[in-house]
Amino acid sequence: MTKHSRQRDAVYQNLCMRTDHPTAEELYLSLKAEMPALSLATVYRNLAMLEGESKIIRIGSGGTARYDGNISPHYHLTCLECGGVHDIFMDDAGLCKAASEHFGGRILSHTVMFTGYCPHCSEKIG
Amino acid sequence: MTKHSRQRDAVYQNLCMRTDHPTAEELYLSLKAEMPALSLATVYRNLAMLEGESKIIRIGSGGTARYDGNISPHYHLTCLECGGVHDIFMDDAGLCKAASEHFGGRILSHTVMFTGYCPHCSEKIG
DNA sequence: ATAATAATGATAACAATTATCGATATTGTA
DNA sequence: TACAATATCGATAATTGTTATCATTATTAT
Repeated sequence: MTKHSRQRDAVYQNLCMRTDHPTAEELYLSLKAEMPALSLATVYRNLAMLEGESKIIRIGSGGTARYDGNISPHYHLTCLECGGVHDIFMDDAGLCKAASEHFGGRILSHTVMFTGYCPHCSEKIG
Repeated sequence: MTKHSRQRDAVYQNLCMRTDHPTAEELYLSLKAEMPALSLATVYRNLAMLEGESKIIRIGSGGTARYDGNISPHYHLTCLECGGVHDIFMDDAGLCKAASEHFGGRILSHTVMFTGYCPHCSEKIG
């Protein structure tokens, strides 16, 4: 039986409030302000729990994991200049369907990570 | 100046020979048979070097990194049943171009990871 | 052959994440 | 409301994947 917890609510709310795809530690530091007793392990625990319930998404961007409270289908771009992870909202152009046809099997979902420069950095660099 | 090394050749050859997208440790164990003195650190070092030269690809599939000696553009699928990472060769359907239009900025590349069941497991499960 | 130095093997260090455990908070039942 | 059962917590140890260090070895140009 899964019980309610203030900490889990806080993690979920904080994550949903922002669009910067924070790491577990960034979330922890942000929450620590209003919840001084919070433990990093609790953040990890609840992130895993929320991911299990499909309420959030984990972005396995290489080294350290980032999290996203927006579960509507969208893609991400890692900016080579500022290092940030930005959202790209667009149609999947039937990618899963096309892949199924090429590959066989059953394809349930997909994630796309783009690499390049975000609009801001792109302009800055010229 | 970068020198030639038997170990780097062995890593590269072994990786190119297979299609199972091994982890660094899997490569290490495989090579250890013919090269008993090999060190895991050497495998990591050379994988990083080869990736830097764009001769191989690192697949940041969540926790532990996997590597691919096939650098022709293609996608991957993680099978929920067997846990394997399989290749999917298909056209990118102008994904980068579409994303650029939606997002602005400059998009250089992208990676796609599908999740589902490979043909073999899909049939097995029914 | 020799000198210069890149690469190696062994292992320590590191960072991110997970497991452990006694204490605390939440929830269903009385 | 009180109580028992237990999920979750905070603190921290342990684990894991990866990188850094360093003395030794292999490769390359001369």
